[in-house]
Amino acid sequence: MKKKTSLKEIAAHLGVSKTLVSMVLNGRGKEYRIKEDVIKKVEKAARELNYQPNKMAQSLRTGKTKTIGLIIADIANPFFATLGREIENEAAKYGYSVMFCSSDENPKKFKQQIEIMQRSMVDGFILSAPIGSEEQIGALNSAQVPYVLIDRYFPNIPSNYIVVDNFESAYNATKYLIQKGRKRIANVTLNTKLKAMKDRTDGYKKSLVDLGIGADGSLIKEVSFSHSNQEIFNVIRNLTENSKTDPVDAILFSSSKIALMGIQCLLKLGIKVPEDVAIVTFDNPEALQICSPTITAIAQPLEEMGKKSINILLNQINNKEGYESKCEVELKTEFLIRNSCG
Amino acid sequence: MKKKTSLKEIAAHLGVSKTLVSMVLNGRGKEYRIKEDVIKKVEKAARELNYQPNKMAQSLRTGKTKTIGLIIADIANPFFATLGREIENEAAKYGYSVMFCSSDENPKKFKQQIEIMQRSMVDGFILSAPIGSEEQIGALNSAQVPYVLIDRYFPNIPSNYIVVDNFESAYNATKYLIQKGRKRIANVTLNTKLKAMKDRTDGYKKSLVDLGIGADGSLIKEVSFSHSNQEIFNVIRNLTENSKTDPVDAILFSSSKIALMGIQCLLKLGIKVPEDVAIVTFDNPEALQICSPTITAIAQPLEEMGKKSINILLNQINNKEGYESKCEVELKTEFLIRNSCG
DNA sequence: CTGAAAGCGCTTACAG
DNA sequence: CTGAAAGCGCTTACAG
Repeated sequence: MKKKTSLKEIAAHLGVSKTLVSMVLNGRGKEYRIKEDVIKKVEKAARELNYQPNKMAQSLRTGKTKTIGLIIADIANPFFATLGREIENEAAKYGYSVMFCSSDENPKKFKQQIEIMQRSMVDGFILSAPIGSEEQIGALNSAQVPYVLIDRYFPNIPSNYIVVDNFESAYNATKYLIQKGRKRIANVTLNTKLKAMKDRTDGYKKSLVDLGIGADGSLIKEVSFSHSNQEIFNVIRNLTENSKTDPVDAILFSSSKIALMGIQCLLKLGIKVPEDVAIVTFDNPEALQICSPTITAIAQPLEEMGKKSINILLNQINNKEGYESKCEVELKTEFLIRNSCG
Repeated sequence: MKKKTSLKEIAAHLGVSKTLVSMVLNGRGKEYRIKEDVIKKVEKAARELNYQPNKMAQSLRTGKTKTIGLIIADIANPFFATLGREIENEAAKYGYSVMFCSSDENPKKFKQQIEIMQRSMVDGFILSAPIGSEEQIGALNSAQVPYVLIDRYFPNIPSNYIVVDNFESAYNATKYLIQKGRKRIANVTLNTKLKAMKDRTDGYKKSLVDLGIGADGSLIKEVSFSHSNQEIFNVIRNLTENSKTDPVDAILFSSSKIALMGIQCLLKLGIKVPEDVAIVTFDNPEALQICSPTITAIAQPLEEMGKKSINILLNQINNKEGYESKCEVELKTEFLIRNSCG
């Protein structure tokens, strides 16, 4: 790579000091009452030499990198990819760039990624923190590193966070299924202690109880995070084979990644949606609109989540809020009724 | 944010020089024949003080950031998201982090993003370059910045690039449709001069001619990059309404984003796949496997593309290859036969 | 075997 | 109105 032109070079070129050049190129020429023609001269030279300030040097000096670190479970997952895009857009508005890492819900990897990004001196983090990373998040607190949690949080650790009303959303979705006349409603979820997932299942259970149907533990199925097609297939078959004697007539999926695989399984098994089984899922990837039938979904407000997370983070970075007061944001989801529930 | 411990601090703490600490923490203690017990002592202190080297300072000194810049059209697009994940994984193996930007195929935005990343001193780029960015890519050449193009390239600009055999893939897909007995085969593509897209349409045309059906320009439909649902709907309706007199019995989509919307339109219009219209599309998002019928697809080798791009880029960065010899890689796609062609 | 010093490219008090 | 100097936190010749 060729060397880039530096402040020193353009100063030498013009016969003025680096100080002066730095001041005018930072737009503070007026403030320092540099002569108008000198300002012009410097700006012209910078343009001609295609001067690009070296951010490493700036950061080292100022302590700010204008970079934020985004760690999510998997950037290939449409939920996180779309959220990532919203975060990128909002960050760009304020001149921030974003580095990303996929932690695969692995707390060891997550910890390493935080450390790498800290060495890179990111100004703050947006984190989708996996189970097992509690200690790491606590460490961020003690070090007073600006961060905001997204999609999930730890009730025991004071944090800025942005989540959706998982309990309510699941509650209402289940209620909707019941009102559609469904009685044997299953919940397929991840075998994780993530509060978000637990809340969804709790909302589902509460709804069944409140509406007089009663929760049946055998209808709650957990699959592992790195679920295989086979694992999901077994779960779906199990639920629907039972159904010969005791029909499962609806499934609430707690994650669209599982739902997408589940729908494939239903197809393979020749089970009809919504005639045999009604379906509702969390998340709203595009795929849900092209199945037949289209799938009713609980959509998260990704744009709002992206914007809010950046705004809260930048407030922290710029220290407008103290480190004591935490922003705890719970957003509403949108229930998109399509054709999978009759 | 609290201040982190620096080399100086741990040197002072131990009563040795920064030089020494730097050497042992870079694992070069032996090389400099530092006494074993001193090495131990330094390492212990670093651990206890949770020392994290400041990358800004390292980079400023060494001129390397161990960061690469990834600019693609849109990280929310599953094709790029999955590719991004592969790139992230491969980069991590070599200790590189990745910054990403979505250019939306906008050359102005693309240029700005390159400049921002250059200021951040990324060691190199992986770029999905939009039409109109030729000059920018040329500038990278003259500045001898390491980069590799991905998904598309400019025939007139010598570059490292990784693409797939778009012409062949479209040729064979079209041939497949013809062999399935289809005669009126449409191609829905993007209205862009991107070589990748042109090649796909050219392969489609050549196939029709070679197999004696002949290409019919009126069956090639272009939609804008920022296509609306309405625009695609009109295109699909147009193709299928014509079909009453002169039936379109197959569609080759040049991009899965369009295909996904197109499939929704076919559904709305009550057109049966594959009875009325057979479908093949480029790209292979998960969604294609959950429609009924499942959609036959031309899958790109994303993992290989990710790995190769990093490997070529790192070779450039480490100067193993001169800047003169370019790596021009064309990978094969995989034709995944599913149920959308009868 | 270890340390003092220079320098990467900036910004920012401080001085005049 | 402008400049000389210090310093951000490292690494790396150089010296002994």
